[in-house]
Amino acid sequence: MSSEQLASHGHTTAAQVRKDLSHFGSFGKRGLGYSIEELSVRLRAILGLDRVWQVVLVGAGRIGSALFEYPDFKMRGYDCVAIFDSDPEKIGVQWGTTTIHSSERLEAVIEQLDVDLVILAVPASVAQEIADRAVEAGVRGILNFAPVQIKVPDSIPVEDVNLVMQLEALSFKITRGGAGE
Amino acid sequence: MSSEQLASHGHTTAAQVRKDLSHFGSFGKRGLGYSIEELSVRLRAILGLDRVWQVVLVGAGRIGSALFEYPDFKMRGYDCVAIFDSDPEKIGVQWGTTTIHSSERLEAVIEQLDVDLVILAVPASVAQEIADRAVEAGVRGILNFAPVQIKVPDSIPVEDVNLVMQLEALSFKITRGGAGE
DNA sequence: CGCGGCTTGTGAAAATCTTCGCAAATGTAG
DNA sequence: CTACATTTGCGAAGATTTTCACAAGCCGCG
Repeated sequence: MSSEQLASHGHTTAAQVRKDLSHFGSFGKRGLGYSIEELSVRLRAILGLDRVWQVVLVGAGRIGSALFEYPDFKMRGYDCVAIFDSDPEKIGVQWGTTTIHSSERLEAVIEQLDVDLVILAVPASVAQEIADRAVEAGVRGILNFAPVQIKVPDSIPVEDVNLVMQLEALSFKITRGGAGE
Repeated sequence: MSSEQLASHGHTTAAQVRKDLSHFGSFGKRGLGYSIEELSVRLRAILGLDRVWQVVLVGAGRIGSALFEYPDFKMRGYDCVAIFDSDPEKIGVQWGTTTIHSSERLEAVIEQLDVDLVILAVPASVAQEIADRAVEAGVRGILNFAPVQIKVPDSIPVEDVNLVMQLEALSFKITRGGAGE
């Protein structure tokens, strides 16, 4: 497949595809293009997707539940090894084969299972505290659903999921007049 | 509040804040900084957040449910005026004061209520079809949770929510070594 | 093997974004 | 009213990203 074809699938140009890929090495064959199979394998390795990541979910509310059920996670190599919640009603409940633990045990589990990522699906008011404890316990990245800007050391990447902001981005694009992006 | 202070809240610099704001006009007072109150009002107007947006939710599964319950939506001016699902079991069920309709009625409702935005919380396999119908019916923007790249006219903005990709971004940042961003 | 149609990889040019630096405002204190 | 300590708005300089353009490599064919 040529860079031209690849570009048409993403939202970009042939030159951009080639530049981006050349950043990590030389994957194509001149006159032929790129082998999807080889690209897939090499990019997976570069992106760190060629292994299983240990994830814990904090917050067993609606968002947590929706996430946990989302089949793509397991399929893409994200293994949810534990769930935490502070509600005594929920503690001990099983979701599939995973049991909901008390938030108090967060540090212990992160350390014991060498957890990589925390998914924060808790109210804004406790997000920072949980984040601090998770980082302290050695977690290496955070996916944050709470609508607050959490502060962590620079060495710990955080990805924010902010649905209101995405709706607002839509509103702006519409207001500004037409054009998508 | 000075641009310096504003910058420290976001993830940016004083110069950047001033440039960005100057793009839309001249909001500050020299020697004093910016009035939070005035900034808030003026930016809301620019972003199109000073009105209520009519939203419909398509897909009453777990994600749809989590979204619908999310209190911030209503508070931020996004009014979910209808829910659709193709599952006959769900049709007619009430969520709060909103009833779940058959997907067949999508076009009728969009046209009748002059709906602005569609939230697509359906399986990937039907996302494109629903999007096409919504656009045809006159919707003006799409928030897409389905893990596919949907194609719409350039004049219709689409925001994708792709949680797997955000997890993968985290994985990459960790793999690449340390630094957040 | 040599030729011709393709496509990559990559410097160099063009465009865009960010930072710098400072004149012009603004308020305060004396 | 004047001197002074601030802070904006903005042109210009610097940095980064994107696009262009083309030599070099690859394949198939005769």
